[in-house]
Amino acid sequence: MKPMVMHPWDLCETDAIKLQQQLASKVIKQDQFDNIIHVAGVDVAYSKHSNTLVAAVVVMDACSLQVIETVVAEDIVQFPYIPGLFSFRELPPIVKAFENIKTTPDLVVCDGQGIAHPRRFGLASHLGVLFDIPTIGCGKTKLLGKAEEPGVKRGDCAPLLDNTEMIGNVVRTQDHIKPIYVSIGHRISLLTACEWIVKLAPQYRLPETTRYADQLVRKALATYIKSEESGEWKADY
DNA sequence: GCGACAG
DNA sequence: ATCTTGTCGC
Repeated sequence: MKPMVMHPWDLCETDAIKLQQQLASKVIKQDQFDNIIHVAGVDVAYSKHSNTLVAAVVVMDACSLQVIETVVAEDIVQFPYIPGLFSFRELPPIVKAFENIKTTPDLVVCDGQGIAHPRRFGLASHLGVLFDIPTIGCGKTKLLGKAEEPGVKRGDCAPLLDNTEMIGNVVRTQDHIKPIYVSIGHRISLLTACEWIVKLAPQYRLPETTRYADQLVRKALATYIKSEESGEWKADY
């Protein structure tokens, strides 16, 4: 699939912030989709030795959760890690991977915040707007906001507040396990986003830190191998 | 001023 | 992220 919106990535910090402010107005915070048949998980791993980022996208059937397709892409690191500008570091390889997807997902779970962000434009929202696809922001720690501790049962949640504005939910995906920070990415409501996360989480026996997308990516990387000749990632089967 | 700060 | 100390909260 191809991005609906294109913009340069080699921006200075100031321009990157300006771009976020412009694109943030495009984020749709309500459910805008038909049947969700295919769900995708996406995450990025950092290769210290080669100074590259490896992105993996796993597309699966939303009902059976059977993996339908996995795509992996690698890119040289070209943006430092700056809180609030995370997407400029991790999206390039993710976009590259999405361009090679054959099965367009109806919903994408991202390892990173959505609108729970200083300018309401975290990685999940950024990805959602670029491809105009429903996305959910999903982080193991918060970037912004305050919240009470949610109940100890799976599905319990507490509002994440930036002053008086609700920007997400702290969601318990497993009994007594550390909760995760869920926020709107694009074209989905917070309520629906949390329902999907709670529904999907148990299927992957999330680790205590609960990185949903990360689980999917580890699965993807396990079946992929980097070709010595082409330098591209290919399925190991 | 000091601390906090997705991965 | 990754590494690592200490055991705790404003």
